[in-house]
Amino acid sequence: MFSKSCEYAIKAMIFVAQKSDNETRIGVKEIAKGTDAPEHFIAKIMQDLSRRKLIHSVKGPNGGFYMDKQDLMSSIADVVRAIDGDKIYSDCVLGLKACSEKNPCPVHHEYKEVKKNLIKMIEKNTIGEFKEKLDSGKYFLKNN
Amino acid sequence: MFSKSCEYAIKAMIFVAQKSDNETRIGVKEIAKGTDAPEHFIAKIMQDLSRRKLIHSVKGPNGGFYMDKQDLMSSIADVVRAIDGDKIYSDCVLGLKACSEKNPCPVHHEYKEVKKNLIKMIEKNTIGEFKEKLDSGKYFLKNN
DNA sequence: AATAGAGATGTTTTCAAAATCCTGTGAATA
DNA sequence: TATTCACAGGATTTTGAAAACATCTCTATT
Repeated sequence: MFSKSCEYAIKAMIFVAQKSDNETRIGVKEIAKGTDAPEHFIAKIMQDLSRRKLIHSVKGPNGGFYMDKQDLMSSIADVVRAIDGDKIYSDCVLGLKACSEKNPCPVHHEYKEVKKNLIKMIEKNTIGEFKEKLDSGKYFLKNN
Repeated sequence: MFSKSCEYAIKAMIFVAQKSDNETRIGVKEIAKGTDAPEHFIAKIMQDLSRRKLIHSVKGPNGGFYMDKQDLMSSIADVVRAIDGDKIYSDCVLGLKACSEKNPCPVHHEYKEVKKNLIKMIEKNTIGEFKEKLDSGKYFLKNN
């Protein structure tokens, strides 16, 4: 569905949202631990997210990543687009390059409905909302 | 979404369904051409499908693959399970191994609905139905 | 100005999926 | 019964994403 990078990106966004409440910055090491991601790998992803303006970063001592009110309003879809591009929106389930509305593969129209659902779900939910879910204690990000 | 192998498998099933009308057997080469797949690779996939009883095969001269009435009733889901296992049914969108109904990740419940849709779609449609779509001339399998 | 913490960036290594290769086995036909 | 056609299936190579590594740059603090 999403690439590994993208999975990490989503997890990291939610993690930072949850931890960076009072202007606190979160370092790469902590993010890596909190999301069960390899440190160097997540570092790269954080840089991507920062470059794409989905998250703020501060260099130097006491630096790290944090999210402001605006950042919290990013949707999962924003993160997916930043990392995976719009593959999700355009790709054919059977991997056919020529598949389109005008030249549909046999499953095209069936899949369109599924895709519509998927997109609605990732567009609708904001990172801030997921942060609140985590805060409630009923949801988890850890791998074990 | 699906693995490359699985994409080929679905295409191959639909292709053979369409071509093997009158007890005609379809050879690996023809399947490879018809689905834009590497010959040796699709050969292996066909063997998997045959072993899983989703398709019939005949060795020797004038041999090849074909589908009977029963085979035409296989769903896309049957093919997916044969090749990719039940990853689609069980995997977490965020790749969390521990994610479950009791220990949900923040997007678990949202995604569940999308997944339900996807599964309904691949369970509902049979290979035979896709064959008919192709026969109508309004749908295509080719890559260009 | 020096230092040290922390992100940014580029390169290399690792590993699993994908693709290829090669040999084996069964069936049909002459 | 010998030969050839075509699937079966193991072994091997290739490829590309993921992970690890090393280096550079920036900024706060003293």
